[in-house]
Amino acid sequence: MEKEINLNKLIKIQKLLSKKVIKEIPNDFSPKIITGVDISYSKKSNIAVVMAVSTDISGEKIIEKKYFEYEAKFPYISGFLGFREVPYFRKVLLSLKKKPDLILVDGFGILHPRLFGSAAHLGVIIHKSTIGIGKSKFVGKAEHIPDRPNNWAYITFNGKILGAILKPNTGKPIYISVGNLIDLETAINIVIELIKPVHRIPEPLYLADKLSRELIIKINNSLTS
DNA sequence: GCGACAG
DNA sequence: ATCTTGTCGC
Repeated sequence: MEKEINLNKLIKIQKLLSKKVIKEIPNDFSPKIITGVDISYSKKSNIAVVMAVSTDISGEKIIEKKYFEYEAKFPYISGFLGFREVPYFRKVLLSLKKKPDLILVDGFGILHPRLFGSAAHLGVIIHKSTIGIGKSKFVGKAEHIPDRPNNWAYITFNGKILGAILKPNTGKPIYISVGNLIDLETAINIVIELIKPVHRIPEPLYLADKLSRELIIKINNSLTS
């Protein structure tokens, strides 16, 4: 018998936990280790690979990486991505030998219908600084569309500034929002610093995305042939 | 009622 | 997100 998902219950949880988001940096904030987390999925087998890659503040030096495979249980439902991915982000982050000072998440922070995207969800659950990086439009309205590399504009949702749209060096814009324990200005500055000239997203996330995808391809190949 | 809808 | 070839654009 299939397990029922009660969205009303999950909405209550999101609204409750969203009140715990802290939109400022801690007093001793001085990030040295930045970790990107991402998950790739195999459609055929329902297998997923969660990857964490830590770099220095420049994004140029890889400090550590960890990953594991698992079977995805919770489905993708728009607006509820945190319930699908956060438990595995938490687990892979715990396996890191050197603890992250700041975590970049593939998904939104508080720029979310209930102010609780997956990056906010992760940050509140593990009490760490997180930034959400979205790669396509979700909610809110941009004051304008930035057209030059590293130009950005605020995004407003329900009358509040909740994020920013940034034009990277290459490709379509990305969307930045606070996850937890950081302010938007600091988040934007760090993201710009971490985007390498040839890539669209911050380097730790780019690496986590690429490495997890490579593992999924291997899994699919060994499953087909 | 209609359109939009992270990964 | 994944699947999937050739093809269009900078």
